[in-house]
Amino acid sequence: MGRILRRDFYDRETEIVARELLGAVLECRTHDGLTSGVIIETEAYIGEHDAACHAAVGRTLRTEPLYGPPGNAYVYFIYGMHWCINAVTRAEGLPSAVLIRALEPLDGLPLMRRRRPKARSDRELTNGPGKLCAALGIDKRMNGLPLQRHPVVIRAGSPVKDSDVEITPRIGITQASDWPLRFLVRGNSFVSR
DNA sequence: TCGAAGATTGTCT
DNA sequence: GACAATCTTCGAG
Repeated sequence: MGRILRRDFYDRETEIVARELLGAVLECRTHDGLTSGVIIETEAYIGEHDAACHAAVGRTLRTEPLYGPPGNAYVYFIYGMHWCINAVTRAEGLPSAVLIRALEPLDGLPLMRRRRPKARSDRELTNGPGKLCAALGIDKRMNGLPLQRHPVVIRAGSPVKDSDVEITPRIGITQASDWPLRFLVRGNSFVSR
């Protein structure tokens, strides 16, 4: 089992963190049990000048975690039914984060299948930001919590080679949608879309 | 107090 | 591929 990534891991350029989070393990422990998966797709959202970043509207109740210390979780509710989890990056005052878009399931598959009855294959368990939160049991309770202790932690995994990293524009957004800030593991079948 | 939009998903054609 | 579901958040009135 890999060691938990410390706060200074997140206190760097957001693109670097998004890149290096590939291959790391997201783990969630609730009263139902433990679930985890390897991070294979991320997106960087960088500061108030990034129109697609939630912080573009400034500091509000919702975006408050983005202004907190790096290494915390930012969990938000979208489209009236889905949760998405981000890892807050950079130093305090620079609101940026990395959205975790897809996982390759590792531990707790039976529990994930129970939480995602709509999934018709294990691939559909965690191949999207809303799906992986449902599979791991992540919701508002985890918003603003540090990622260095349970319920939610991120551990070091097997590093992904540069030649295996693919960079594309972010998807699912309408603002600044042409910036190449999406990072994914080439050839991994668990990526979203 | 009200209205509009949204970092998605699942279903139907 | 198109579109509905569903509700929180925020800014305007």
